[in-house]
Amino acid sequence: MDELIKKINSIYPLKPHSLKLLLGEMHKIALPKNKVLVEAGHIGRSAYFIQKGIARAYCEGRDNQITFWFGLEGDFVFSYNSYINGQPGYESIELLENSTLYEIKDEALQRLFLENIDLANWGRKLAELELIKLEERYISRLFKSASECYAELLKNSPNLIQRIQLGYIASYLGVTQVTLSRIRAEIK
Amino acid sequence: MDELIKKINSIYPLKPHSLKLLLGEMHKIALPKNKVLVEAGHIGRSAYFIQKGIARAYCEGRDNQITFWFGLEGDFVFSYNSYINGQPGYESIELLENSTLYEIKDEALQRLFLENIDLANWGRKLAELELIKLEERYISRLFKSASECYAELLKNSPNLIQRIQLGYIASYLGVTQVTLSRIRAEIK
DNA sequence: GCCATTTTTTTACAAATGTTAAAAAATGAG
DNA sequence: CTCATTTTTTAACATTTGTAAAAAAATGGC
Repeated sequence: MDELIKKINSIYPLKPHSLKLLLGEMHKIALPKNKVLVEAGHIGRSAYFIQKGIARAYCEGRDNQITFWFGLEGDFVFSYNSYINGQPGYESIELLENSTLYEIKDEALQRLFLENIDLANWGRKLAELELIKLEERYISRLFKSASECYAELLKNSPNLIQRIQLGYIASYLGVTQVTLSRIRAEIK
Repeated sequence: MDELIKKINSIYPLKPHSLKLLLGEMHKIALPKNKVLVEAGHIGRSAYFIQKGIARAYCEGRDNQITFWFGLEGDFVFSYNSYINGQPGYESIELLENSTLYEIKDEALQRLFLENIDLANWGRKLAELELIKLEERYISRLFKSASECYAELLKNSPNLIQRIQLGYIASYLGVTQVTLSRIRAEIK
């Protein structure tokens, strides 16, 4: 609970009353490895906060899956397309470990945004911060080779590489698993 | 002015009073080709709406520039990093044509967000929609070859390719200009 | 601990992209 | 229109990455 509150306030500091409103809608749940939180083609009706565990978001290609996001402890999870447009998303999100999450129904969240200006600005800040993170990742990929991206990942999120199988990481980096193996062989 | 109002309301429909507050802070300006709206390393103090013209956002590499965004008529322009964190951004934004813009001071925008819940939700929606657009672009790049991305650009924004020099488009697609030339030669 | 299954690495060859340099085409100022 | 400059295309070769298949290593259930 403490981690959740700290995270919420780090996005945008909330007045105690607003924080209470938000926390009142968040419920702790435990879900097993491989559980699909959001399924492509369906509307995601909840957002989540990861207290313990890992999630990955991916899209189905013709003959492959492409992972484009990992969520770790302290991250929020939502199907952007569902969350934002209320439409079926193109991505699926699944848990890669047995996990503990806080869930909030999308409906409740949207209602809070319309009722409380403090929370509306919190929601704005949340989207803005996600936007920056994604933009940095996007630009980073334009500048750097797969090899440099891997080195960076190894430096910034070493536990991510230990906890997630390399096939997923390869597609996250935009290369095949064979190429990632070659990169790893070079570094050693 | 009409385009601006239409665009604003398409993001999130505002009450007349809120719309008036927002428009009251936006001022029409004409700026020449090559004008730098935002300079890397500086804090961007304004956001813009493009009524007529083109802008591009880019980062400086060691020995090259990488363009990662184009703005056309109807787009909003801001240095995310400045806009969101109030810190110097890593990107520059410049005009590629003589342009007509509406400018709003960042300071005014932030004040409106804190005062008016309608506008706070508008700002939230704006960030969310930008987030989705970027995510779609990000995923698209993971799935598609440079050749497919170019074909898509040609289909969705043909005037963009006519108005912008190919070197910028090549870096936007994440390839060298030589590769883009090869792609274009194949398609013909 | 053992075996079946999954994941990762390695290999050989094919395809795509980068690099450098030069030629061709387009643009813009006078 | 002409000339200098910029932009785009083409060429030859080097490097990187992909593909397919097999080997090696790791994992998980019993």
